[in-house]
Amino acid sequence: MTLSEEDYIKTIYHLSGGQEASISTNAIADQMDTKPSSVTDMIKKLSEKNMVNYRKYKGVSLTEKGRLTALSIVRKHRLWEVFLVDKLDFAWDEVHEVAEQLEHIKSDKLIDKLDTYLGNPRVDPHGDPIPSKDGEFKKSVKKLVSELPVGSEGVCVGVNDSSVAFLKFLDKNQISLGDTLKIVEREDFDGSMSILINKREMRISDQIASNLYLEVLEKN
Amino acid sequence: MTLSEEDYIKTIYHLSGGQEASISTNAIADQMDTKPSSVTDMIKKLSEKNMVNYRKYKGVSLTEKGRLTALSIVRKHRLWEVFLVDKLDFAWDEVHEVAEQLEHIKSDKLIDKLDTYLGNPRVDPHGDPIPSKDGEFKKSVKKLVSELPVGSEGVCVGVNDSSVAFLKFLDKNQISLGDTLKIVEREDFDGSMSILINKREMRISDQIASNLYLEVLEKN
DNA sequence: ACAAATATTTAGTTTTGTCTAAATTTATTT
DNA sequence: AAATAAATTTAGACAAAACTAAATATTTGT
Ligand SMILES: [Mn+2]
Ligand SMILES: [Mn+2]
Ligand SMILES: [Mn+2]
Ligand SMILES: [Mn+2]
Repeated sequence: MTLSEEDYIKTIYHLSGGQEASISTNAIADQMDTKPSSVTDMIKKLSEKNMVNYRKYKGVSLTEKGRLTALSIVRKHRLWEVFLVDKLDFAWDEVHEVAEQLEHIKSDKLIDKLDTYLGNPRVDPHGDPIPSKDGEFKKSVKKLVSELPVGSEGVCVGVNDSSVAFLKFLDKNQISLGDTLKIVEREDFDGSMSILINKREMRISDQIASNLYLEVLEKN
Repeated sequence: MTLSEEDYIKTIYHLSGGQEASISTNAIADQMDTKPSSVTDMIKKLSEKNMVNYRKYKGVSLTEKGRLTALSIVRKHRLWEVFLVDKLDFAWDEVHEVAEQLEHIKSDKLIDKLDTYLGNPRVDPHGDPIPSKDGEFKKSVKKLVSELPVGSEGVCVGVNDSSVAFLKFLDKNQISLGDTLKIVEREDFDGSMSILINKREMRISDQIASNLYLEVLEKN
């Protein structure tokens, strides 16, 4: 697989959203900032290689082979993102570009060793799941902290209330997007809860909990 | 710079051996496993970009711009090699291929952070010097341990006597190629010396010292 | 000094991945 | 059910990086 082929496969995977959806030529072209005619050319090549199912004018979908290829690239991308944030101290929102390059490095041994070195992480710095070597992974969903049961663990990925007051509160309490949050206990009376944020324990009100989004793995 | 241009620049740099030498088309073609005609094509392009000085039939040499470009690639290559050995636990002789890929990743921030993370190493796992960000570095030389003054530090890179007996001795005493060795003290009487091998102290005879090669940085 | 050998460049193709413009198919309106 | 609009494919071209075969320059041996 060439670098360019890998990028197409990955784009088709992401546009499919986990489903076996049929993706249009124009959707791929838009996403990749290229022309529809270039997409058609590449699709034909990928079809030859049995990476996609293609019917003229009807769009493409990944074959099982294509899906596994996509997952291996996603796995590499997300492991490198973990490396950049955990080991090299990059901020969570500046790792994507570099990971786009690193994901194309070819060496199974490298990825195995990187995975081990990082402690076999299940999610990347954005809370997205990291597929296993054989292409298995749990989907992740974005939910308000207030909607999740005790014991849930995930990554802070957004806010509902983007008022200055709320953002200042988060800042003062050292809660940043990209932080890992675990729900330790909830008080039924007022909905307040005790949480672990980056391994530090603190207590938050229901009002906070219902304005903070967490990316968590779905349980099977 | 494309990946291919970078590989040519790097090859010309290595063939020049630090000198301002004129490198022949065929030498580059041999080294890169390509055809002389392909080399000529690429040389013309690099000459357009002021990376090399080129006179038809007379060979090429790097310009200052080309030399700095080469050094930045060499820096990346060697830093990644340190990462692979020190952090990911690769053996010193299995890192080159992967580093050949990693050296082309484009991100100044990445290399700065990697350098810091690795503790600003001066040499790679093969004892070769790592150029600084602005292209400065000490040359390294390969010498027998017995030829070096007390205080010298370097990487074990080869043996003079490759008899089974000597290799077995090294193995039994846990001395491997790639290990870091420092000369602590020498006994004038018999030439025996006390050394630090991977931070472990031991004593070796002159016979051992005169059969083990060390790669050390030249002092300025 | 000159012929033979070797090195290097030129000319013409090929493959990959992209593009524009034109043709064709599919979807949407009236 | 046309007519029109939008999406998609085809045809032809181009740039990058490689190749083969042929032409030209340089070096070497006598
Ligand atoms: Mn990313
Ligand atoms: Mn991510
Ligand atoms: Mn190397
Ligand atoms: Mn090296």
